Amino acid sequence: MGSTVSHKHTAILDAAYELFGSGGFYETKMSEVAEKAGIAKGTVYLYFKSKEELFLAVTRRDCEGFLEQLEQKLKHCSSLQAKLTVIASHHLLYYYERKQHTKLFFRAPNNHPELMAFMAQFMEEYMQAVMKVMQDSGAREPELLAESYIGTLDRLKMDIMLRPGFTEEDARKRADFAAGLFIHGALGSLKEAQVHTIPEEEEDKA
Amino acid sequence: MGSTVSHKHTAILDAAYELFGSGGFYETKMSEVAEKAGIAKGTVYLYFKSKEELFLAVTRRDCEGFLEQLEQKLKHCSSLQAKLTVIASHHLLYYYERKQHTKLFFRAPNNHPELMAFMAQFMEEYMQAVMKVMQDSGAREPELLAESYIGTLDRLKMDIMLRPGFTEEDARKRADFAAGLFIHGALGSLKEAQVHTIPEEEEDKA
Amino acid sequence: MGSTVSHKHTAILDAAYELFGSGGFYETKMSEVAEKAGIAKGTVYLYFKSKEELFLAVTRRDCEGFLEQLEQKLKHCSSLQAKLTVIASHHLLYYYERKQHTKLFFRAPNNHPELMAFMAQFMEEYMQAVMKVMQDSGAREPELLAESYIGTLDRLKMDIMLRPGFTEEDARKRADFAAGLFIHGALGSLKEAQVHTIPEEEEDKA
Amino acid sequence: MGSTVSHKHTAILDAAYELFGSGGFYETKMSEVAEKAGIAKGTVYLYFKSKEELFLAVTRRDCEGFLEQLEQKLKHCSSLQAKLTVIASHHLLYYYERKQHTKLFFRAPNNHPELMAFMAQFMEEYMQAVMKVMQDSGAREPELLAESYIGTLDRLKMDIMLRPGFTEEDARKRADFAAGLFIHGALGSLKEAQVHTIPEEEEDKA
DNA sequence: AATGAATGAGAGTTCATTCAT
DNA sequence: AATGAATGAACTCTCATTCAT
Repeated sequence: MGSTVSHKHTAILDAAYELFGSGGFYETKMSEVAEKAGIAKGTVYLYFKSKEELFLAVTRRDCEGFLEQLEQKLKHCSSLQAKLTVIASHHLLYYYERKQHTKLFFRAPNNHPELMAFMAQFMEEYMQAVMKVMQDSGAREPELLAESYIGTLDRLKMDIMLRPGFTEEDARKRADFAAGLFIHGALGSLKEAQVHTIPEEEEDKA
Repeated sequence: MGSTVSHKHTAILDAAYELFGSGGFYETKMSEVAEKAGIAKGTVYLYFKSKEELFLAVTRRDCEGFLEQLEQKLKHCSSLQAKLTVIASHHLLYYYERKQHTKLFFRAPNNHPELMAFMAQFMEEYMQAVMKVMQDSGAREPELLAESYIGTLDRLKMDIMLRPGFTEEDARKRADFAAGLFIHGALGSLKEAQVHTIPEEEEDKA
Repeated sequence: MGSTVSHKHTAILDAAYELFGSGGFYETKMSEVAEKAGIAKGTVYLYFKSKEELFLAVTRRDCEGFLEQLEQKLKHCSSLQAKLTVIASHHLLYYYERKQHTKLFFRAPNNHPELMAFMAQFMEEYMQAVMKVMQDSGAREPELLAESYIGTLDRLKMDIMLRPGFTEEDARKRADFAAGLFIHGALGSLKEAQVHTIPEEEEDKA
Repeated sequence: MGSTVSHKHTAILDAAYELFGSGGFYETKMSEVAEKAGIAKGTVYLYFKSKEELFLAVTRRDCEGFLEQLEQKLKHCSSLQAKLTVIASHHLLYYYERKQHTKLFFRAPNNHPELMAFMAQFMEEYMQAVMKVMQDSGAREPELLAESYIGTLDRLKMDIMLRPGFTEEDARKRADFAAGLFIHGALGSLKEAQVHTIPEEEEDKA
């Protein structure tokens, strides 16, 4: 019976995950969740008190492993380069693995305090983890660096959702790219001279 | 009379801007928009055909000057550093100037084709503008660089909305930071050795 | 000025006639009436107190001449045949002449007492006029005869509205047909035997 | 359960029948239908997709048996007189039996294609059935005859709805009257001479 | 535990009518 | 007299939630 409960619980979360993920909170109806989960409408309420609660549970489950897994992976590497690559890979591949489920990202309701608190806390913890990596390397502005890096990863992640033919290889390539860019800057892919000189004065440019 | 019409039109857009911006599309009621604009419910519909139309108009006005202004500013600088700083300042200050209006970013409906098309096109054009800057400097991966930079700026922008005491100076500082980080990488604020060596083996660390 | 007022008054009635006539009471908007009359929305209310009043006025004008003209025409004929033909022609041609204006017949609101009273009275008077013709000819059931005749004419009238190619000649033909049918019965167009006998050699059927 | 569903379905149809019938489509509110049916507003929409659908369903149920029953009854009689009496009785008694439900006739919306198509088809089929009776008797103008007869019956039917004390006997009497009038014409109740001669000693009138 | 019929508050929208100009 | 921007009551319909079975 416990397994039955658990099974339904999971089925609802899975269904909600897919629907909230692709349609957002407001576009998703509880009746659709029930239908996709293969149960009756009323049954959803035996497992989740309200639509908001369900959304929160879905979000929780989605974020749940994210930070622990990240911490685990970070333990095994020591150089900044390695750590940043681990963060980038984790961020991108985590969503790559869920891309069948989550085509569009969540659009959450604004008026559910518990949910907003959870999201804020999740972001805070993620930020702290990335900041710590920066701090360990002696960075002067660890917070801004962490924000910047997460921003870059979030944007690169978008392609996973928007481009149909996106492969795991593409995700890995982006992860490496992000880490490289972050450490070495655009200089890595540019000739140094071009950064500071004015194009008009250049003569070696094609 | 023209100014009267214009006045109401603007009042509605302003009210909607604030409410959609802070509450999102679904949390905002047309009656609230009317109330905040100081007019009757029905009047809103004299100026905007539907809630979706209003949302689109708000979004349009918000995006309107952004790209043209950016192009203008980019004309006046030639080095990559200067261009990236211009982009970052523009991105951050544009939202800084609007921060009274937009507390949270838009949460748009998923099912309004015209709106989605507009948003997609806006993003595309912004991307193209940033990509061109990268290409002009001979970058090998202009698209990924552009995405990364925009991602960084978007994330840094969040603080404008979330932190009450955020100042224009903070915005400028972040803009410079973003450009510097992007060009020189985290190396600019780190000791080179820390990037590639493994902490365990280090001994010069304090 | 009187002529100006009169002109607008008429223009509104004409516009309302056409719109109420083709779209019905509820499907017609006051703004449409104003637009078709070439005036502003508010102006309609200078001439007619409400939508119901306007509808009543339109109906009144439409019915107005009907009965007087009928009485006039009836004066000039004495035989029942002539009178019935006059009634039928009048009924059908009256609507034929207005067919450009009235594609569909009125769908009036049910809750306007004055309108309902007017309609009832009009019908009553029309009935009385037709009944009198029947009585004058010594009919035993003048009321039922009058009702029947008017019913026949109303139905035949429908074709005027529904058939695009309906001509005045068709209207006249139907008028003659109706009068003939009413007086002589279907016998006029049937072989007498067929009325009471069974078409195919029957004779024992009740 | 099937009977419960059926019960609500019927209750809604009954309520709508009465309200649409007496008030027309536009005067009737869905909330009134719900209230009269003894259920909640939302429940109506579990059984009927929209107000138009409900109206169509009411109309359909009202027309449903009409034609089949008529065909059945027509099979059992062979003379024109018998057939016409059957048609008239059917027409009048059908509405007599429903008179508790339908005080006034329907006023349908003009813009619901499915409804208009249904009504047109119903009328067409009824016309065909009556025309066939005329044709079988060798009538030269079966269509006009059919129209005329139906028009007569429709008008006589009105009394059922308008007169409170109308009895089934009255309906039967009118049915016989209509059939008789249709076959024999007004001659049946008039002295032949009165048809063509002037009641009061006239002879010179055309 | 599971159902799904029933609920009803609340949303977007329309449009007859008013009234300041 | 004429305007048309503004109003707001009133409508249809949705959907999260409940509860008798």
